[in-house]
Amino acid sequence: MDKTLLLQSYDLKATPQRLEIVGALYVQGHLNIDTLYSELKNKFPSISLSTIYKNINTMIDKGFLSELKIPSEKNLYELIKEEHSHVICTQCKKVTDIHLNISSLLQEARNISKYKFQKSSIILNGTCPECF
Amino acid sequence: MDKTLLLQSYDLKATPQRLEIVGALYVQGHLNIDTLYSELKNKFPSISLSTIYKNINTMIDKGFLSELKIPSEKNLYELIKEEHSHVICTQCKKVTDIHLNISSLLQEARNISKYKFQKSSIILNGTCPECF
DNA sequence: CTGACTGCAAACGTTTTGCACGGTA
DNA sequence: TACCGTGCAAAACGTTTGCAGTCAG
Repeated sequence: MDKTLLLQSYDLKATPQRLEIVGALYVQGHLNIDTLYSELKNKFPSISLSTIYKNINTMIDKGFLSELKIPSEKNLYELIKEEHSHVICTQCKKVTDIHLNISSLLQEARNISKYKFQKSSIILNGTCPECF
Repeated sequence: MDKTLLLQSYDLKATPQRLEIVGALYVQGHLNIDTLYSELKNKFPSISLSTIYKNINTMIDKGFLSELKIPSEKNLYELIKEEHSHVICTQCKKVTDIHLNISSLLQEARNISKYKFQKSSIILNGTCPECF
């Protein structure tokens, strides 16, 4: 993935801090502010939390980052790729992407509610194989 | 619904404030803190926000209230009844309950992930018939 | 070279806490 | 009556803002 190109394609300057944010999210999938902050601290000891917040917000505004709100957990941030759902282990709190076919679910919801659906946020809570 | 009995069955004293909180949630479905606060202000002009927070938290701990986190909206609170999903209108922000059959979705998720699922949180975003 | 970005400090809004008083069981 | 719950004020927390200096394009 060309991080510089990604940023520039959204009219954002490819600063070292932003490259690192995008890189961390690309490699690790979902990160909360604190984790992101400590990751970045390693490379830029003088980075400030507000830089991270500002960048996350602009990336969300630009439309290539999304915020994931999880009941009783801190918000996570992830680069937007294809639509997908999330599973969370109740024990170890690990968050994983899962690609579910939700077309029949949406169909059913459309029949019942008469809404026109644009987006869905599906989070499944369970116990992962390692935590059984 | 006997609000006093509900509270007592969870070892909580049936104070007027709590009865009103439960009543408001029972009638209105989902409420955020601010709405709850202004509702209660009518009946108890001297009620404090912290009373509401404390009560909501204890009710969540006791297990008969749940917190609904919606992307870019304030958290909503609802009494726990049968498992259900939520649809939110992108335009008017109205939140409605919907009962979807998610057994095949869970089945699929179980096959893919090997998780044992206990809970699901499904939020569908769309446009409601009135907002077309 | 210039506008966009960073880092600091301060401000802000929301939620939690400590404590004295009051009310439920 | 004993303890739990309330309301107030203050503290804590997460996030945003303003600003001066810096850097990418």
